[in-house]
Amino acid sequence: MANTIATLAREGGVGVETVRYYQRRGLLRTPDKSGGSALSGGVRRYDAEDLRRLKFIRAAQGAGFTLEQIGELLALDSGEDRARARALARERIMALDEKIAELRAARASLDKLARACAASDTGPCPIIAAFEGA
Amino acid sequence: MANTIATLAREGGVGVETVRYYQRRGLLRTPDKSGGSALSGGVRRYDAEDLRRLKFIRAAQGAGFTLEQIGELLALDSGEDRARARALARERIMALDEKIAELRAARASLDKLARACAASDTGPCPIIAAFEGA
DNA sequence: GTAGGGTCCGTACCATGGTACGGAGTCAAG
DNA sequence: CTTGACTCCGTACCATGGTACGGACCCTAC
Repeated sequence: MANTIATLAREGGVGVETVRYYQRRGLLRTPDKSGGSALSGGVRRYDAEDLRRLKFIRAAQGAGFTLEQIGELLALDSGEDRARARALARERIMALDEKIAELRAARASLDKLARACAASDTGPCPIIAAFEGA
Repeated sequence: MANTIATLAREGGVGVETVRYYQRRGLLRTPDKSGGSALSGGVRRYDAEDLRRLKFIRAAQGAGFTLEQIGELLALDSGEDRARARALARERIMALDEKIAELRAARASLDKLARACAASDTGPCPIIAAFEGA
């Protein structure tokens, strides 16, 4: 019984190769092979805990953590170090704020240019011109 | 006279290797070599127009365009196709809006978790727990 | 005329997060 | 007991935007 890698991947919403990639990155364990005759091994089986970890990875990715940071979060998992978890979260929030501000600024200037470009059909295109003078 | 690649790079705020990379990408021209004796060529020299284009690239990058999109913008440069420039700008604005919304959502949920984690020191860490259940 | 620094060019490598390939082994159903 | 699907594993490759290396060449100043 228990799931093979394809089942785990499907239930986690990723491809088989992605699961294997996470294993190489140390984010998921590589369970022992079951079946087979001692020498030639069988197939690796995965359980609910593996799926839980896989979903954890996807959820944390959704919050913008890198795989490396997720590795640290996983190490914290079932751990007591709430202060460290909070620090990682705060760190991530600040990085997000920075990135959001950056994108908003880019959006605003681009929007201004697009409006100017749409408003007049004479002279050089303001969008191009803006980059020229920068 | 005229600048060598190192001068161009410095004035454009990038490294020499980056200029060469942009040339390989077709974003900057590779001027003919001057000096040298016909067979063995000399050194490439860059002018104000090259610097202008380099600065254009950096400015457009700041607005979040990829190098491929910048290539298209450069092709539009000195061109008449304002409609295309506007389309590219609008496209970019929509992509920025999407990304901003995504990051804001991540930020909000992470902030909520961090507050919950800070508010109580008992039970499992809410940050970890949230990813668990996702 | 020679020492040094800069340039040229191909090529390889970096991080990030995967995706693809191919051959051998294994497993389950018919 | 064979066939077809799946697994295992190493390795190579993808995009993106560069960065680094090394030998040969060139150019300038002393």
